[in-house]
Amino acid sequence: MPRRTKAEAEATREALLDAAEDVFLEKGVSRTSLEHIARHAGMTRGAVYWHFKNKADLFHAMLDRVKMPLQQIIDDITAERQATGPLDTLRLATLHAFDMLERPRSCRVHTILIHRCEFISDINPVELQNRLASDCREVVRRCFQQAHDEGLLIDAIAPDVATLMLHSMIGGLVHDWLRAPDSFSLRESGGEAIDSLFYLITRHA
Amino acid sequence: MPRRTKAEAEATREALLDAAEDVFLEKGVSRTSLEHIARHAGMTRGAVYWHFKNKADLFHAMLDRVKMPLQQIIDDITAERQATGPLDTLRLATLHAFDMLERPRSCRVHTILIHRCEFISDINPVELQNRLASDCREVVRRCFQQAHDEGLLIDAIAPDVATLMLHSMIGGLVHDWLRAPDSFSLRESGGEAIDSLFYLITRHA
DNA sequence: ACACGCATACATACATGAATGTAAATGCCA
DNA sequence: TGGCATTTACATTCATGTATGTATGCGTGT
Repeated sequence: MPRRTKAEAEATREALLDAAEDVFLEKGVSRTSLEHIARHAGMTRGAVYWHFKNKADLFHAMLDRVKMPLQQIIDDITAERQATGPLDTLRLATLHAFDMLERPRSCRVHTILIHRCEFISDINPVELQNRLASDCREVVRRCFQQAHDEGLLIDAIAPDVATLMLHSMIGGLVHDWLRAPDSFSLRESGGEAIDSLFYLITRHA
Repeated sequence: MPRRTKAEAEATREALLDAAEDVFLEKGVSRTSLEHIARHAGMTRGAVYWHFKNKADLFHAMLDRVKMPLQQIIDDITAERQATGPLDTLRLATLHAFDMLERPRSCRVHTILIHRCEFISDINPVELQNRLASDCREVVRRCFQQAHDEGLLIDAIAPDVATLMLHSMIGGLVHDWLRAPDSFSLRESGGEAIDSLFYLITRHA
């Protein structure tokens, strides 16, 4: 069954990535061979090696399908003018990110990144997580700095401390939830914790 | 060279576990073979298979050396009467746990558990993490419930929400710190965030 | 419009290396 | 001297990368 049309080739590539998500999630990255992935997609290893250089290349291609740009979310919410200020923008952005995380593919891939892989040759999940984390932290820091400059934060909490508090709370919620996604709703329960934190650190008239 | 005295045999066992910590931390669990561990300890695989059933058995033995019983910490602090009440007890217990986590062996092993292994045959880090997490959460929940009963929590925060907030913040701090232990001090910076949270949710006269 | 040729999209086969578990061999302490 | 701690040797399994086979879609020339 050789050469298909270009569209069909792209479809098999996607199918291979879909299969990778399934098998990685079930067996862990290091335990799954490219043979497993290929068979799960109804293909052979030849197809995998055609579309991807090796396992690491396939892994990164899988990650690329769920990139979520946080600054973009912030900008969107700012543009939509739903929020009452930088603190509310940050709060809504967090909830929106939770929403996105609960989408099946995003949930699967992040679970794989955080709980189903350890670093091999060219896959370094800790480094990848660090990059995601510091990206997130910088966005949060900028928002809190702005909020502080506008006098929206209570005096007892410096913007850096607020940053650490929110960032660690987000990280903890996401980790907890990804370990057991069915035990609670990230958006509901997590959102409640986030809302409470913002309530506590916001200056009220 | 064969048979040593009983004490020497025990020493080799510990040396093997020490070696396991080093190599697991450096290369990840699935990438390290029992041969690597044995050689790093100046032994051969035979020694490993004598003291441990297989890799999973060795892994769990490694974990057993750093068990920290949270309820025990709570009880100790309560007995020492340093704290002003359940909230302060919980706060001090958290800081004490941070202290223990910063000890080299504890840091190494927890890093391995969280960032250096994915599940293989009989090693299920996610399940192990879940057990640690729910253990921690229950301890926190009991403390907050007691604090609430004694009217120490502010009205805006229900004990369950406080539990989720503190627990996720602890989890997030620990994860962040374990990913990059040299970037900040868990006890210092993390402690500041924890202190701030307790300040915010405590009812003040 | 049609045949030709090449690049494409896979499948198959093979060589290599590495890790595991176990069985047998070996020396030392008690 | 016998059982304990450890090494050595061996058989098996399994994943990887590469090399090769192969049929087909697609552009090109006339």
